[in-house]
Amino acid sequence: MHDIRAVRSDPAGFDAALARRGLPPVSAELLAQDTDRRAALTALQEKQARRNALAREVGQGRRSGADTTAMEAAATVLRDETEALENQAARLDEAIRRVLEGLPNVLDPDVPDGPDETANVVLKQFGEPRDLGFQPRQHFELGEALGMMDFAAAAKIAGARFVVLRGLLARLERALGQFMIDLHTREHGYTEHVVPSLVNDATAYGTDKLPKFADTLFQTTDGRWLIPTAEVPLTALVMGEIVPEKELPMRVTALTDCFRSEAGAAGRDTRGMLRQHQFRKVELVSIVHPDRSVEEHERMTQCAEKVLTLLEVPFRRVVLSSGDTGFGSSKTYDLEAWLPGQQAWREISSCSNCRDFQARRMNARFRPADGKALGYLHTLNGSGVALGRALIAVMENHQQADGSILVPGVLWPYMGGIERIGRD
RNA sequence: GGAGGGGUGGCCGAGUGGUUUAAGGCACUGGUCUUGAAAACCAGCAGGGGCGCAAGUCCCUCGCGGGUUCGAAUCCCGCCCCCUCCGCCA
Repeated sequence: MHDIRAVRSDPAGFDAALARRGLPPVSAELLAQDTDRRAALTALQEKQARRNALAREVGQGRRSGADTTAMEAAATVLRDETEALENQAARLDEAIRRVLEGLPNVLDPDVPDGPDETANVVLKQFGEPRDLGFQPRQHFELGEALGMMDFAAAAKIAGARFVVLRGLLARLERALGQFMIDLHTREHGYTEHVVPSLVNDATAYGTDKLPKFADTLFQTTDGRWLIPTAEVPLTALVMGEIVPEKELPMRVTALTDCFRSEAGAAGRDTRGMLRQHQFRKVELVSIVHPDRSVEEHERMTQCAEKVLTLLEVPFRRVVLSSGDTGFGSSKTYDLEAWLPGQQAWREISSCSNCRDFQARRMNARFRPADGKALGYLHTLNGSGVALGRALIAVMENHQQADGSILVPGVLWPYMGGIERIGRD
């Protein structure tokens, strides 16, 4: 959500920022409405002041026994006029808000311009895809051959885009989650949380999922929303709060189920468990002082990278182009893991700096230590990382010629010492 | 789900139609005093917005939204949340 004052102080710059997102200019129209709104407000407040004064006089008059009939009649007229101006101001306010809340975040200067994901820029590669010495198989081939990954059962129970994991693959997914949570809490300073998987409108709005992306979410019959990521409840922890500066940065994490309707992804990644309606994910959220979000973005991304490094999965860091950067983000790094079965780099983590975009929507502020005016917090979120996709990456990168999978050493403690997943 | 009670500033708490511009206290900040500290005393201390170069001034907000009234923290209606008891339940 943008501040109308940002439009007022630099209309050309505001429109230029929109142009990077491929959007038409809006500042002229917004400023006209803003001028009208403020004129209405000024007129309204003048009438309110007179109404208040008159009401006070009536009160004094009544107590002293004077006849207040004429004053009361005047006050009634004033009240009706006030009401009309109130409606006018509210209408204009609403119109401006509707436009502003539909506009995406301003992009960081570092973000490369381009129409879509083809313009993303690979910044760094970690590890090399290994020559396995045989024809690598895709995760679902491996999983189904092991009898531990069952899409037919999931389809029967729930429908397409779900999976049933069984036995050691189920345990491997659980191990991945435990490992990641432990890593981020013990070594990266994040505090573990258990949070609601259903959230209300205000929470979904504050994290910029509503009103624009309602069709990508599942809604419950009582009007709540299933979270598409723990970013939503974790970030909303500061909704409406004024956080003392000394409590910053706040670093919070949670392992949750995530639910996505995947509307608009029909036909994409239909095989396997790459794109599901439900998956689990360890999410990292940082709430920081506005001066600190750029460095926190780097730090958070490194926390996610550490996971893949320890899992011995080759990956690369990509900065998303202007056309691929999400609505609420000013800059996003994706981590793409190498999938030998697909012979492709696929997104496994996404770390975004939302700056004050979400904080404005949810009115999340901090109180500066020096006693100066309140400011909006900066919020960042990143996957640290998605369990389903991590499972895929581990399976495909550590597969053996006989279809078994070697468990990365870092997971052995979480697997009860099991080092290899095979049919036997 | 049913019955009852409640929601006032960072916290406690007064306030059932008009000097309440929300009393008082605690906490916090600054000052006086003191060798220093404590105590005492003095002062400050919510958020948002309009107008204004500024000083300042006015408006809105007592969980949220409507309504009654010249005037609402206070009365009425709806909703949300918390507490107690009952019912159901992992």
